[in-house]
Amino acid sequence: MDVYQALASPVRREILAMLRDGPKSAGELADAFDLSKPTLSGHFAVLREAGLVASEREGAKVIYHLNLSVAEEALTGLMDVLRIGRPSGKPKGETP
Amino acid sequence: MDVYQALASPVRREILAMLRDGPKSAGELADAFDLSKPTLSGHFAVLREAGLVASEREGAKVIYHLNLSVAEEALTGLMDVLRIGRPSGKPKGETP
DNA sequence: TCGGAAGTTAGGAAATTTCCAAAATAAAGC
DNA sequence: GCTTTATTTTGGAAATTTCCTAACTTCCGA
Repeated sequence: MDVYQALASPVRREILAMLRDGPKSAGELADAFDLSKPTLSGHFAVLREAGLVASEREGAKVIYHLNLSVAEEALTGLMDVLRIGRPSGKPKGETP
Repeated sequence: MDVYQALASPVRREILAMLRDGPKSAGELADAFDLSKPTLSGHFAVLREAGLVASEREGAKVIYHLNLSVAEEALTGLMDVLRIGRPSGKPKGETP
């Protein structure tokens, strides 16, 4: 699943929004939704495949955290498509 | 179809990219893809429903053009989710 | 070592998306 | 009016997405 597809689901965008404030465990994230844990686990997998989040095992828990650089790249790609301003950050091989 | 879902398809993103350079007719756009015209017409409908493009009849042709303000709003929404910089433009009820 | 807590995997149903060919609509020109 | 050009609508097949329950794995503490 590519990054734009990953961003298309409201549930996954909400997960990302929750991770803005710092890493959270799978269960902590899952509790915020009215969906089963396997369903959420699936959404985590999509975000991980897209590179938008990374996970680490910490004891019995699995901690997810945002991967800002990939997220920023996706946004930059969309901005290029629409030719509107870039997010603050390094430009990428373009003559300004 | 919502705006993020509309942006999830590579075909539709390419259509938007083509429209950056100015309005184009349905046929002109369709010719750029290796897909049938009805398929492209479907993609146009999705983009129109999402508000990302608008269309006007001009004689026998239908001209599509980008709706930058809606596109910008979508981008801003994603930036809020990820808490990274905004595209240049008016802020939206936020204390800077 | 056994039991519980935290997550993921497996299997499958329902809904949505993506695409096409055929038919229908719209406008222009003869 | 009839034909041609431009585009959309219809109907349907194949693929993908979203969600669930049940079963499994992993880790920790008693």
